[in-house]
Parts: sequence; structure tokens; C-alpha cells
Amino acid sequence: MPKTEVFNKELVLNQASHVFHVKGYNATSMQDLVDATGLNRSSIYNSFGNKHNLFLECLKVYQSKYQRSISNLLLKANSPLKAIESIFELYLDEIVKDDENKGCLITNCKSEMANQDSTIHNFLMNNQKNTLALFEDLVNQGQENSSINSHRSPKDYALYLFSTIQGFRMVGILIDNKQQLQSLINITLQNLK
Amino acid sequence: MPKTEVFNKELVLNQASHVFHVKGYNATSMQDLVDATGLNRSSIYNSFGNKHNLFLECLKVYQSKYQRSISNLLLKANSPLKAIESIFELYLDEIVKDDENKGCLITNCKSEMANQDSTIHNFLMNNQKNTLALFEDLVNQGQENSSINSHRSPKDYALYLFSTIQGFRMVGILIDNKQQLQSLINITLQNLK
DNA sequence: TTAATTTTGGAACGTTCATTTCAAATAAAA
DNA sequence: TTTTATTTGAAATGAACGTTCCAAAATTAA
Repeated sequence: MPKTEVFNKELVLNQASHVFHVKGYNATSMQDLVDATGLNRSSIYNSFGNKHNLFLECLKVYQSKYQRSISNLLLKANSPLKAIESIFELYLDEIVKDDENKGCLITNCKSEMANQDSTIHNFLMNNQKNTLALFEDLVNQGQENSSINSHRSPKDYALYLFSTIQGFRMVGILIDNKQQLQSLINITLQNLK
Repeated sequence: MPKTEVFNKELVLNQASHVFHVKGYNATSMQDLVDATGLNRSSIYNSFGNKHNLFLECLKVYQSKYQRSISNLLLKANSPLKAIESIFELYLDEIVKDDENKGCLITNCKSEMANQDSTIHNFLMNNQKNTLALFEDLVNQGQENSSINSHRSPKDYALYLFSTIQGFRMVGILIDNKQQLQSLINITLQNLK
């Protein structure tokens, strides 16, 4: 009996994510999303409820993409320190390739909404917890095989890496010179060696 | 002949800045600004032209405040490295004191508008240029008196400091534990020693 | 082919947006 | 006190906002 959903939900989420990424949440209108997805207003509301919920789904897709990319990197990396390096290189690539200077969707969202919206706040806290846990694990392993020094605890280094990555993403909005950014990564990671 | 301006422009700018700081540019309405300043709508338009221009004036006030604070710190500091440390401590104080978790107005603005608004873009590029120049000077002096190592050029270290500060400001939105943040500063600056 | 169900198109909802308008109030100068 | 210039209050502007509504179109099961 049913007429099944005809549009590609993943594609639509990517299209919506792109608008949110370029303009931010508040500057993005439903009309922008209608234009970007080619969907009808009603279809968007049928499928995603409202703008806020659509944004949340976009955030989750964005987060998952990075989680997948990073998981792949971890498999390839032959040391915890190399793994951390390759995560920074991943962001470096993003920055250099992005000719719209959008920065990081999650970092931008944090800056725009973390102190205003409790649902977003929770999402970001969870994202932070996971990222810190990932780095803590990597630093811990790196210290065990001596590729990372033990001057500081894995927890402390994890926060350092989490913080520097956000700085890196912010810097990347106005600077996309690869050499400068590479030097920045090198200095940042020098600390761990 | 004239009826002179009766309100305190500096106070009004501080009040408006606070709203922009809490809510961001796009989420701040003129009504919010009317409520926060106690001024009439017309008075705001008479005095500041429009929302965008008022925001720009707020940014400039915010920037000047930090420039003044930092100038004072530089006078007191008895070494370039100590000066850099005290700048980080200044931001640490801000973060810990700020119970609204607003982050940095300029960093937030960069994340929200840098890729969308050329006037803002120019302001931010200028702010970046000045900040990098300040750090470059300090690092240069520090390397000359050997309180800062010479593994990297002053330019490279300046970008590192600029970047880590933005990361620090972003982290401060969700984390305001002083010990954690102090450790983060210590690790960040360890690199220069 | 008919019946059942969902998606679509597009208009319409009421609200809020940034900005303008203009007469009344105000205050200093003449 | 009158003149001149500015600020103020409050309403009004038209556009844009997120969201809802519903008949028409579409699709599949019966």
C-alpha cells in the first residue's frame, strides 16, 4: 500500500549539512534548505520534523563521517603518535581543500549554540567525551611504546590535543597556506615527542 | 542650539556587546538590543546606523579592551615568556569567571561570519595580523634573552600561540575547571621553553 | 482497476525580523 | 521666551521567518 520515500536521505542530509556548514544554524533559513535539497518544504518537515532536528541529524552525520575517517587512519597508522599525526593531517587536508573556509561544523556549532541550546550542549559534551577518550587511549599507548613522552598524563595530553585541534580548525578559517599549517602541526606535536 | 546626546555611549556599547556575546550576531534581534540598552529603537539607529554597524563597534570595543589589558600585562611582565604566560592567564581568568560560557566574542564572530561577511572578514584579518605581530615580537625578544628556545622562527611560534589561544577559548566554552585549563596552558607553553 | 496510503506542491499561518517614519518631547542657544 | 536642532516614543513598513495545512499527485497492495 505505501508509497515509499523516494528521495535519498543521505544525500539530502549532505546537502543540508553543507548549507548549515557554510552559513551556520541561525543564518540558515528553511528556504535555503528547500533550495539546497530540492525537496518540498513539507517533505522536509515530514522527514525531519523541524529545522532544529534536521540540524541535529546533520551534526550526527558529520560526526560519523569523521569517526569513520579516523577509524580508517588508526588501522593504517603503525604507531599511536603516527595515528595522532595522521588525524591532524586529515584536518589539514580538509582546510586546504575547503575553498569556502567553513571551518569545522561542530566547532562552529559549539561557538554559536553551546551556551544557548541544551540539546546541542549535550551533543557537544558527548562529542568531547569521545574525542578525549580517543586521544587518551592513543597517548597512553604512545607512552607505553615510548613514542610519546611521559611528562604529562594521557588525560592532560588528550585535552591539549583536543584544544589544539579546535584552534587549528579556527585558524584554518582565515589561513589556508599549507606550509604554515604544517609547521603549526609540527610544533603542536613536537610537545609529545 | 543642539540637544546633545544624553546616553552613555560606552555603557550602551558594553550592554550591546554582552547580548551579542551571549547570543551571537544572527540570534540577536534589535528587540534584544533595545531591551538590553534601554534605548529606543530610533536612538540606536540614529547613533549606530544599523545592527551590523553596531556589532562592528562592539567588536572594536571588545578588541580595544583586550589590547589595553595586554598592554598593561606587558608593562608588568619581567620577561617575554612571562608576558606570554600572563596573556594566557588573562584568558584563563576570563573563562573561569564567565558563568555564561560565552567564549571569545571575536572567535565566535570568526566562526559565525568570517566566510560570509567581507567587512567582518577584514576586521578579523586585521585582528589576526596584529595578534601575530605581537606574539612574533615577544617570541623574538624571548629568543634573544634565551627564555624561549630557537627551534622555530618567531613567525612560526606566533602562529602556534595564536592558534592555541583560539583552541583555549573554544575549550573554555564547555570546560571551566581551572586545574585542567592551567595544565593545558602549561603544556602549551612548555613547547617554547 | 480500485482502494489505501504517502508524498508533493504551494499557498497560507501568525510571528518576528531589521528598518523607517514622524509627531511630540526635550534641551540648549539666541 | 523663542528658535533651532536632536532625541524619543510608538506605530507602521514590508519582507522573511519557521511551521502548518490540504487538496492533488503518486504509488503500491488488493
